[in-house]
Amino acid sequence: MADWQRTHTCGELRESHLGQTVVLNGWVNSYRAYNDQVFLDLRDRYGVTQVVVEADDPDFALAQEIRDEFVLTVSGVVRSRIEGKHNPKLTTGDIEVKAKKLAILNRCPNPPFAVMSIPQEPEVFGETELAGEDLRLQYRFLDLRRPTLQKTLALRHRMNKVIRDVLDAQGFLELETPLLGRSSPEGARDYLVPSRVTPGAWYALPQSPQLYKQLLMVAGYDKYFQIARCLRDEDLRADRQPEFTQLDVEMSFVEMDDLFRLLENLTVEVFRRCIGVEIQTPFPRLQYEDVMLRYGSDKPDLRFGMEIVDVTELAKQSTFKVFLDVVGKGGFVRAINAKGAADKFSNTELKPGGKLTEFVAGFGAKGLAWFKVEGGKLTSSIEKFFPVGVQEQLQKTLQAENGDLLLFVADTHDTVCSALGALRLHMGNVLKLIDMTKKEFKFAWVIDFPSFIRDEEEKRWAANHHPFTAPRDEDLHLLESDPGKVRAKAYDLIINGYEAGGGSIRIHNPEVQQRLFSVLGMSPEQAKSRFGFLLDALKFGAPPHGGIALGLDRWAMILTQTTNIRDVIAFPKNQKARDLMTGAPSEVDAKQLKELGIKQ
RNA sequence: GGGGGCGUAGCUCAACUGGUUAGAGUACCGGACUGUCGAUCCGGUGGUUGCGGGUUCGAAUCCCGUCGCCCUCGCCA
Repeated sequence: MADWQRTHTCGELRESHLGQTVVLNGWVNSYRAYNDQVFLDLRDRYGVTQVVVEADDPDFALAQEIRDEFVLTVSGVVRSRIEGKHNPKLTTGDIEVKAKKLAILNRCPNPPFAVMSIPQEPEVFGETELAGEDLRLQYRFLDLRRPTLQKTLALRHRMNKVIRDVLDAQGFLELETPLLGRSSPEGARDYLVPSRVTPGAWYALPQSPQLYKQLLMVAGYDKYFQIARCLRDEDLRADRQPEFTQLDVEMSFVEMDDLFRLLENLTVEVFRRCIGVEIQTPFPRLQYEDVMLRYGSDKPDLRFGMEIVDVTELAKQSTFKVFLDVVGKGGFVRAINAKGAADKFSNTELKPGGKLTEFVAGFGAKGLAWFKVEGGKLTSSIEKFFPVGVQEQLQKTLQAENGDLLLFVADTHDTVCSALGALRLHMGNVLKLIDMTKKEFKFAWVIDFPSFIRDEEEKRWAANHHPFTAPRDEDLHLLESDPGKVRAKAYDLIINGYEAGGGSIRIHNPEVQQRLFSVLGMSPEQAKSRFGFLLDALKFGAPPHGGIALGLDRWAMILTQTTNIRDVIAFPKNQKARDLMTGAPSEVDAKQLKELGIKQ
């Protein structure tokens, strides 16, 4: 062991170590220099320990040179802090290390932003005045020194460990599948990789290991999982990165209930062992159609109510032309009751061109009707179009009380859902209906998704989940006659408004698979050329099977209660899918392109 | 591709309605200081107000263009 190597971490020394000679390695979190002594807070990922260098210490002169983020080795004796000078903000705050020997292992220029500043809780020096995100991404190696990010990455490690432990104990095999695969035109845009040895041909990076895991089922690996990187060349969001990590699970000889049980137990273990939260199972199972009506979303945040209420029948009894026109065209009028919000919004904000109207316009709604409840009555610029009896019925249906704000959208089913669904979340935010200081988690399974959605642009049916999802047995006969009515054996796991996972029971019968391809407008020849290997495999004795994939980055967000996926990934990409640290994606040499047979 | 927000010192921000030499905290540099722990005190360096153009006696501020970042719609089987 070299003489500078640590004997302890910066988080472990206590009064039980008093008198011991120790060596610490770490970064300078902060320093306080006096004429005759220097205090150094030395930081590593285990904590912070105060080091004192005094005038009679041999390296006192050197200590004067020390600045933030220098890497040091300190050899010294653990001693108690003097009476009344203990620091309760640090878990090591009862002791300090009196330096005997000190060396600078590496210097650091004045950092572009402060890694640390203010102590907020024991051991963790929290950040205030956090630097701009692009700067932090550019110097990610500095940003990653922050305790918050170090804790988050440690939590991801623990999450992966729990997953492996739980699944291993139940006989699952962790198997790897290729990164270089075949492009399939269905689904998200592929990241493509050119083949050098076959000029003009391309691999695709996996959007998920979907087909491989099904082939593993055919091959008899009846309990499979993989913590797999997936890549999709689509636009980014606060909860979407171009490469992300899924827990991919597949089982043979199972039905939906078996997977629900497995995943519920896994979720219990993850929440218990990662953040110490006990959760209740089984999770509620909600039908797709029902959640769309009640929450306007297939991934509702169930931490608050404010459910959407259909008032189409009442709207018919009004003389309000906007409502009547919509209803006449087969549309719907639905509303939410923002409890107590009447005085939070001025009529200016509510009227056409106002903030709230603009908000719903962003989701396709042509307008926003509203009533405030005052003195037991509805008031609005449109109240005259609503007979007293109808107003009373509206109040009753929406359980309206004084001070409430009722918000209505009239449009097609899809538009009402997305506009009111978004408005519900927005109002929930404004009214602070979610207490982020509480560790509150609401889980649910969403089931009975339609197998197909209509692609109006292309005038064809598209797979809602993916084309290998089994339809419900009782809906199979509708496959050709009424595809829109076919429900799938598909399910999403939702947590606090996030789609935390999704899966399905797969088709294991080649004839059914062929029928499904043909609903999607794929001829037998096309199906054979794209997915021939899967159809073949299904013919060769495929077991009934199904699985699920969990978005582990989102799980990390949920567990750490952050809203930005970049905060739970070590080296994330920005919204333009660029890595600000490495500069990827970058141009490449003409020579590289030439080898690949690619023309500029 | 559309909508919204932001861009001022190394960093975090301020600068009223267009009006004096663009300020503060912090970091950095120098000095003082024996118990600090967001040390304190004194002094100092530091600015293409993202970039380009325009309006004006005068622009950080208004207008046009452009670049970058964030949120979002479309997209994400």
